[in-house]
Amino acid sequence: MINSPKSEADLLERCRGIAGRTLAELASRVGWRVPTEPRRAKGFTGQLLEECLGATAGSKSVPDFERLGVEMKSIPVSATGSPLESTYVSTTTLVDHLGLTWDVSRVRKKLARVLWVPVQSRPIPLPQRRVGSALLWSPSADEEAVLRNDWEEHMERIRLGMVETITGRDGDVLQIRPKAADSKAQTWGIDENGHRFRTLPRGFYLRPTFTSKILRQNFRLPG
Amino acid sequence: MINSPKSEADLLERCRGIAGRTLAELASRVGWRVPTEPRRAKGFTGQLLEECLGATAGSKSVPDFERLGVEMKSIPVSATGSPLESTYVSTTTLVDHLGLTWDVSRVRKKLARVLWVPVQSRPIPLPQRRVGSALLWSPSADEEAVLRNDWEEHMERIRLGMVETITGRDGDVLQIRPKAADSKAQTWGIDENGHRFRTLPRGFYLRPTFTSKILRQNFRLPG
DNA sequence: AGGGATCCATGATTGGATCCCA
DNA sequence: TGGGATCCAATCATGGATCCCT
Repeated sequence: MINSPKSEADLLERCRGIAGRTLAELASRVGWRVPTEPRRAKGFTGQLLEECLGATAGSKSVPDFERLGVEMKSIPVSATGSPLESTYVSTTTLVDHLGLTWDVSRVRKKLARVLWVPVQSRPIPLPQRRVGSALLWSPSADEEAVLRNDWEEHMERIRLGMVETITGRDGDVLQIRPKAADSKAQTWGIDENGHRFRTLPRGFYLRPTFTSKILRQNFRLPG
Repeated sequence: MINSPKSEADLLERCRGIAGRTLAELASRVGWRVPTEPRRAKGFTGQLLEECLGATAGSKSVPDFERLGVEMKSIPVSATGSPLESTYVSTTTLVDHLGLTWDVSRVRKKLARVLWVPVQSRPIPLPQRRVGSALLWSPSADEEAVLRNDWEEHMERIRLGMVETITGRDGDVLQIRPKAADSKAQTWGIDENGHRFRTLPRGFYLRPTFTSKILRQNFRLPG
């Protein structure tokens, strides 16, 4: 385990140290093996980057770089730098939303300060994928406004007991989608009559169009 | 043949007279039959609307409403009002571009004043498609800037003899695509050495993202 | 050929399902 | 269960091909 970065400048310096490297090279540095089956490799890239950069959180509900208040997000990109997948933000609270506002929400906290690390993805085989240039980002006023609007609309529907009516098509930039081992997983929700019932766990995700804008506005990529 | 409108107000009044009507109803008014095979019906809607509104141009290179300087464009929309197809603007000049600038271009002239008439499209059968609310539009400064930029980039490539390298992917809002009976049709172009050669006729088209913005900014539709 | 456009196969997108680790 | 995410079948978007009329 590598020690954690002392400052944002330290963190960015470490990012420059992994930029351009393949995942095989990075795994070798920390003595990890690279999974061979793609389906079994979900999450591997993010966890490898955390290890390489000295992230602290593990599966705790605190920022990856706790001292710095920085969340790290690896982001799979195409050959031209476009995000290929949505970005998971956090699980969605389906019960106990009393007093839960945007200002104190986990989504806002997680996105307050993010280290975006682009990594090549399909069709390049996992070991040969290269890490790109990292970006430290906080949402602009406009970006936070649209995030907040989506979050509030989603949470309003959940408060009304309508969580089951929410699909991945809802939300301009912030989606709610299943976040579970499979479609039979169950957690507790609140129905229209205020009664507890079993439902599929959900998570908040950022659409690729949103993360694409973040990357492009900061790197001036083509397209 | 109906007489031509005397003013923009007259034209818009006639549009209100066809809004909400089906193509079967309008065809009946002017004594036309409605084609049954969709592949054989390309252009039918536009020509029917011209007839109903008293357009004058036929296949001449002048505005549909010549006296008013107004071009009519029917635009096929989905159930939610989104354009389903790109919009043809004009054929592309592949030879004799001396002195051809944006200011005197056919694209600029055609788009200077446009009557957009949304009409329902797939999956509704042709006779049952309904005409929507028409919109008289001129490009904003921003819209003209992006149109001009696309047009100039396309024409520069054509001047360099590179017309064959242009694909439908080029241009932010204004595309160049084939405009011909089939892929074997031929017209004259100029190659990299300034020599005439046979090539596929092309046309300028507006992307659905562009026309969608026009419709939405004026009707405040959902989505 | 120019004006009126849409067709539709195929590539791009994506939302529901799924997978690993602690 | 929460954090790290990607997989991939089904849907959407679109660009090259095509069709009618004068």
